[in-house]
Amino acid sequence: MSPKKVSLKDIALKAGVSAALVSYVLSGKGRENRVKKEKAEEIQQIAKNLNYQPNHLAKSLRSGKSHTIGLVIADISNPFFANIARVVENQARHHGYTVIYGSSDEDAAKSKDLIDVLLNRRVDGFIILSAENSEKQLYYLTEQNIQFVLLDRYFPEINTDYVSTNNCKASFDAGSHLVKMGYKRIGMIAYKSNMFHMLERMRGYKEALETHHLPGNELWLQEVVFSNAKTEICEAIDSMLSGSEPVDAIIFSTYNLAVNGLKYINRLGLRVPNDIAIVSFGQAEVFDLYSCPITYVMQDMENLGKAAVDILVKKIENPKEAIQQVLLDAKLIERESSKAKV
Amino acid sequence: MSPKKVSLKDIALKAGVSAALVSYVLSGKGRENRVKKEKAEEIQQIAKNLNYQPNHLAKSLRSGKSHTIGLVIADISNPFFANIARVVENQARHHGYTVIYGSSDEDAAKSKDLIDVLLNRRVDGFIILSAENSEKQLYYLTEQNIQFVLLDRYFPEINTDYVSTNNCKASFDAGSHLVKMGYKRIGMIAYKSNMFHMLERMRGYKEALETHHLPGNELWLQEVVFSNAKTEICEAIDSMLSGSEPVDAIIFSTYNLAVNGLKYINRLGLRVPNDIAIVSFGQAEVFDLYSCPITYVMQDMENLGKAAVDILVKKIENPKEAIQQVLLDAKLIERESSKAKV
DNA sequence: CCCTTTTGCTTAATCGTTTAACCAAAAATG
DNA sequence: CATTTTTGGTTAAACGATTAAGCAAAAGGG
Repeated sequence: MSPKKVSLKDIALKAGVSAALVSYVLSGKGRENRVKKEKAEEIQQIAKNLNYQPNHLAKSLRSGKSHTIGLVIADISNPFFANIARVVENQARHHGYTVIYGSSDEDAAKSKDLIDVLLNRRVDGFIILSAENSEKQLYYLTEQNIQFVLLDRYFPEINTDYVSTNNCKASFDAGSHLVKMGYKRIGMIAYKSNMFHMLERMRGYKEALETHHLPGNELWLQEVVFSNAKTEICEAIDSMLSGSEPVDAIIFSTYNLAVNGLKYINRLGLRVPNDIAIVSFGQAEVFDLYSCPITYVMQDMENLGKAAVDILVKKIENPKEAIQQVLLDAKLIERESSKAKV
Repeated sequence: MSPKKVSLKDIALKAGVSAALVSYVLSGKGRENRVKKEKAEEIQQIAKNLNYQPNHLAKSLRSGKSHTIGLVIADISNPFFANIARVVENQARHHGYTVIYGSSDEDAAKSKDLIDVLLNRRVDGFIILSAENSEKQLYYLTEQNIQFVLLDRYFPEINTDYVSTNNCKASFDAGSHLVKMGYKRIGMIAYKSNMFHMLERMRGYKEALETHHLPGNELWLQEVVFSNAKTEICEAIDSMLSGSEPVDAIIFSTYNLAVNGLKYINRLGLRVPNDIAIVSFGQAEVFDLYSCPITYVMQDMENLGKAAVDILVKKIENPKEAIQQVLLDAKLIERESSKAKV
């Protein structure tokens, strides 16, 4: 039914030459293979007329390189990740690579399946935004000598390429900013997780308090379970506000926590920043909807994505390339939600 | 360097049989090809031991089917589209298909490039969220006998498969709802576009006014240019509020318009819904951040994505399948921002 | 016992490219 | 003029899987 794609052979037939010659010409190797100029031009003309499109599958099969990158994303419905996906796809295209993606939905098992599928498709390498407890898959990839670059989330104990935000510093900056603005009882809501980026955010927060000689309080650092976040956030906020030392500022350590946390704060009728100051990790635009513009940690998505692709492509093209571990600084965008305490 | 993937031949060698036999066994065609049971089991065992992974490229080249879907998305950084992408990828995987995506960034030229790249990769078909003025590409695909399904946005003059929201009805419902709630001067902000989904949203709005015998006003329907939306939205809102008949309600016809519009409304110090009621197309969760929960048109992303994949896969597997044009109803989620006028 | 059928496999072509190796004819060299 | 070099190509194998066709040996039938 379909009109049969034109192949090298079709062009060869029409030009009265062998398929090999056509291949040489069209891959720009006419010169070094001593193809006559006129013949080369004729072949190129025919190729154009027939609208020849090389079959990438055949190319890949022959060359062992698919020029395809597998992108494993923890949760593409999270706008931060969606943006990363956009940047990655764009940058990959610049390098002549195509991206196959899949969402692991923060589930290690799903992530493994996904990686297997993509491996069968012979992707040349992976960019992985790891789900929790997915280290094993990385060891597997390493064993198999398959290139990958971790993006955003990484495991310090695995010595591999990664590109991430300096989360500790970002968190430290967020905390310090609040201190500078006069807040003294600063809390943080994080996910209960052993993922390094999350631990780093907590560490930065604690260090900020210590550095500025602020006494801590156990209740101020709340960890909620991902799968049950919506309800646990409310409880977390409740307990931060209870007791003799209620917080006067909260740092949300992810976009989702912020969205749900702010919803609850709305419901409680608290005013930001008068009743409580807010700083959040996450995505910018959305926070503009809040009655009071939210101070947030802006990650450099553009460069995170680009760096990951660049490193991966380099590694694919030369597997002996040295390991690169890149930490980009985030930028704190200061706005109304954390303005100087009165 | 890499440890050379195991192929059928490797298994054949180890089992002392021909590659063909291994192929028969592993593709479950042992029975009908009269392979001895013991031999079959032995081969399967060896395959497992060697951790054999079939080379999808070779399979595809041979069969002419890549089991890959090209997903062309107008703008993946828009959370609505990102979610669609998630659903599509998931559903495709269920059918044994993989998704290659690319963002066209609402640019017809980029979209064409993207389609070409994906065609070279021999995708079996496309799911396309069209950019404006990209009809030509669709004609091209039709000519080439390549299957595609339009998702979310479609062109009524092109007779092809599509899955979309009944935008006219959704818009009509939004308008009617505002009327019922006592609003009389209802405006809409839309993109200046000849995309059908946008025209439909405007049509639904107008019909709602007519049906309820409300006099219209030219100033109430504002169209802004996509590339210059941020500033034009402000002007649009200004002119809706100016004059002798300022609007008392606004329908935003997309997520982006709403985000930017609400920002401006905040800046103007207007209270929702007392000064102005709001209904928006777009994504749910985000609107919860607004001081007053926003009434919104909820599109059935899950079923939109699933239906598109199902139709496409069916078409790929049987190109003679009849054309399917699916319009799903949206649901109006009524909340504070449009509560009964006092 | 000879012929047919069944069993259990192998051979070889194919998908579309790439590329090393080869070859005949023309041109250059001594 | 005989030999070498250059020119302008062609052939064939390979990538890894599929599958129609073939083929020898064993089993069954009359």
